[in-house]
Amino acid sequence: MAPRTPEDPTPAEWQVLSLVWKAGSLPTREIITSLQAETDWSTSTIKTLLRRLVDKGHLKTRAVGNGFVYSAARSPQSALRRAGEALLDRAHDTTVAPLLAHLVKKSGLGSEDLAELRDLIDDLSHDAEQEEAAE
Amino acid sequence: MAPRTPEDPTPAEWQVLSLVWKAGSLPTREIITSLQAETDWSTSTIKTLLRRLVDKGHLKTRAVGNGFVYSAARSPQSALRRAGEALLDRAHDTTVAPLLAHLVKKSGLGSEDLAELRDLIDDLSHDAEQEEAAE
DNA sequence: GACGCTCGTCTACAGAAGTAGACAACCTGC
DNA sequence: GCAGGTTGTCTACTTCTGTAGACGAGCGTC
Repeated sequence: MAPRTPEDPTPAEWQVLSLVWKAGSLPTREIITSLQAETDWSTSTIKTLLRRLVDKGHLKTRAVGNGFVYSAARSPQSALRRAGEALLDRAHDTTVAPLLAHLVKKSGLGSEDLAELRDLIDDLSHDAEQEEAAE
Repeated sequence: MAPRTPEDPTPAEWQVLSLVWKAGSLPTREIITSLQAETDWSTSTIKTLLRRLVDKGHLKTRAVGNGFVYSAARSPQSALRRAGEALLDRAHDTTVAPLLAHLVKKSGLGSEDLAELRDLIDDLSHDAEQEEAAE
């Protein structure tokens, strides 16, 4: 059970965070414009979320002109993994497999990524068979 | 982008919910005992969480004796999918693949489930290749 | 039929998250 | 150098979550 740290982004923060991740780095203005296209948050709200994300160490800023450019303070991977593990914790034996299947389907991975995933599964299958045989 | 409904369980609620899911159905007392083994919530707290889950439509009750037996009001799948899709939304092209790989690894699936997942991936690969060739 | 349990409901409150206004600092063009 | 716009900071309020006590209704038991 992954321990819940106070630094985990909240849902609203996630939305901001993933926008910045996807773009790599973005000035405040563009973050606000993009988010206002998909939410009805005010400018102030978005600025607050950005500040909180910086406080929590998810984003860092670089001063440019009279404003900031935001970018990830650390790799998205660890935050995503934590969130993913929380999700797995919530599922259980009979729901994990369909859940993963659903995610893989929805993920829209390209054939190259799919191939890698299959390789991984082959490895795991091998291990799993051995373990199951040993029981 | 999955719309955020007010009915999504909160983290604390998830913990209760998944316990009930895993067991199928449970009387209040057992829920309390189990949860108190893994958290330090008071009886009252757990009762509140249960009530909120019923209010939100995740759990339903059946009166037995002077108490309730709780069970899922709807299939766990849909809630899990929603949560999973929210997770995917947060990742992006370069992070989706490693995230899924991580989840598959962590999932501890048995060889049978893994085989099914591989079949699915084969199908998807096939489609993906066709699409990529068509571009 | 009174006593003590057990259980559900009601109420409460602190802290977190969501939301946003006010305002001062800073550029920038004239 | 000043007016107007842009940006960041501070403050604040509301709602949601986490957490839990108080209490009354039902039930078993002596």
